[in-house]
Amino acid sequence: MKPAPKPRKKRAYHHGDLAGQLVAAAEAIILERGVDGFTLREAARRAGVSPAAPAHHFGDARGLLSEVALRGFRDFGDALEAADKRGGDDPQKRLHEQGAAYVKFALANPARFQLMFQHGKCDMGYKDLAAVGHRSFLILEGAVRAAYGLSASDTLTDDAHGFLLATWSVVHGFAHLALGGDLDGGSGRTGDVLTSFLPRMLKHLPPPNLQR
Amino acid sequence: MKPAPKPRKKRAYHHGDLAGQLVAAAEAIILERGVDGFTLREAARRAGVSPAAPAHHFGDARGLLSEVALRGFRDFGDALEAADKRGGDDPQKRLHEQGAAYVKFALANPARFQLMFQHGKCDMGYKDLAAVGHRSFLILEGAVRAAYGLSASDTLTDDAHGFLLATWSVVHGFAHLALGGDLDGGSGRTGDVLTSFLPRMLKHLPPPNLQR
DNA sequence: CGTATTATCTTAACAGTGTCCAGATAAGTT
DNA sequence: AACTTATCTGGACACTGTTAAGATAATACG
Repeated sequence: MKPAPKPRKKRAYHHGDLAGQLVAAAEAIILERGVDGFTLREAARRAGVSPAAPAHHFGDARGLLSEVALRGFRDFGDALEAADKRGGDDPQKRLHEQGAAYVKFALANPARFQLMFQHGKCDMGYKDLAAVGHRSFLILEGAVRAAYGLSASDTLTDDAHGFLLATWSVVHGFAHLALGGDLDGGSGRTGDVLTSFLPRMLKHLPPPNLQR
Repeated sequence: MKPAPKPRKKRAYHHGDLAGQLVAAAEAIILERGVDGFTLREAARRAGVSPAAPAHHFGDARGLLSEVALRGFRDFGDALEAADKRGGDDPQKRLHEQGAAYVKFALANPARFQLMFQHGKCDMGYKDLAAVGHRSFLILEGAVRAAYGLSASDTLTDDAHGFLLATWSVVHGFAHLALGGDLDGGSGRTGDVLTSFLPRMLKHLPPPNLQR
């Protein structure tokens, strides 16, 4: 998009690294005040610039949030990939590790996670946001393929696809409910979500129907 | 709070039924522009009153949205209850019907569903919003108890609790992902979410571990 | 019936927001 | 040194939620 005559260092103009500091400020704000509590002016304020300055780097308020989401998806994908490797060559273990990592990421990065999966706040057309988001999905799909003995080029069977959907849904739903605080209030139970509820739930991950 | 000398008809003052029309307007707005696109002034505009008028009925913008969420949870609970009854005395069928109804409600009422489960937009202390929301959970819990042969007074076993969490998570996660449009883009597949993906996913509802 | 009270709504205002515009400034390029 | 481009400021506009003070209409009460 930008002409960018030569790909030199993109920083150290007037401010130093405004883009970077704006992203950091935005992440801090959504963590403190929630995704809805974010304002572009506050981010500019924290970076020590005028309200119009961010426009030159991210164009829009949605642009800045999209950048935050993009970085979030990068870390998210990395976490899933690490968990997948941790599972070795046991497909069930790979899925289990990924599921745990999925939820743990959400609880460790509540604001970013909500931003990433709360559509309307960020623009999926921003840079390669869609692609980076898709990457996370592919990691999960890889483990499902392994569970069903399918190669990367095989088309998913309907059953494998249903299993993929269910597995994704259960970890995503659990993460979403945990972040909303719906889990504690739901049953009369008390207990830490991560150490108590999560392993208990993971025992009920949907099983693949391998008999066919 | 209000003295309310006699519980007569509460409507037909100046406007007729402002409270009702404001709720209707709010529901229309979040449907058209998303939950974040809602503004109190726009709701007032559609109801034909000044921006300050809603304050007397709902106090706050969050108050109006809370009322919308409240009504949403009522309908949601009704839908789950009807599905539960449709399952007869077969616990598995009750769960299956509830799961389908859960997702169908979300897809049929996208804006309301997002509002209901997107915390921060509405105040859980509003009227009996928390209680009405809790009711939906209890309906699901009832079917789980039946699946495990537990009476209403029995405490849930850890396994039953895990199963409850997983079942709730999978339908909730599926609904959330479907609303975000993440499902179609996810795999390379095309197909209607409701008629194709949903039944396929429901075959992989987590199974209760009844051997014990 | 007439008056007082209460509920309802309006007008006006304030602080805060996103975004655009015309400039100013500094860095890089030629 | 002159020019171009990237970066940022200051000011402005339309919009937002919320509040305060006042107007109006429905009800309650004598």
